Amino acid sequence: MIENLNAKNKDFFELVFQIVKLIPHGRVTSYGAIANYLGSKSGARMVGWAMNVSHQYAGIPAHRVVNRNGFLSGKMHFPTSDSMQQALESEGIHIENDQIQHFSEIFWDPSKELKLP
DNA sequence: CTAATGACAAACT
DNA sequence: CAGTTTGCCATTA
Repeated sequence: MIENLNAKNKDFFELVFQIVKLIPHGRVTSYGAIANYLGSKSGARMVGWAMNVSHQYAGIPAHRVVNRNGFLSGKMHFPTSDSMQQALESEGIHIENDQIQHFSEIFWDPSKELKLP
């Protein structure tokens, strides 16, 4: 079903997807962190938009991507509201009131962890 | 082509 | 310090 996507957009998606796929088990990241790793050019909203289309791609752990507040802002876009939280808890991440606990501790910043030499 | 929207974030009041 | 406003960039109407 990938026909409306132009080459230029696909490149942006793959770049975001690669980062999301590289998120370690039990870790999470934010849209801004990914945008920052891309050079803060696209903007955090574009990362969220990439996640929106990620549903048509397999192997994209979009549940590991949340906003900077640690809230599961995108849970509503999952098949079920509990799908995202359940997936995160399955990795040992504690969630309460749709918010990730100890977000600062499990936060995975590609700009630092995945930092290029 | 202009206007509005969005799984966000930073700046301003 | 908390609430409000603007900026980002692409898609949709």
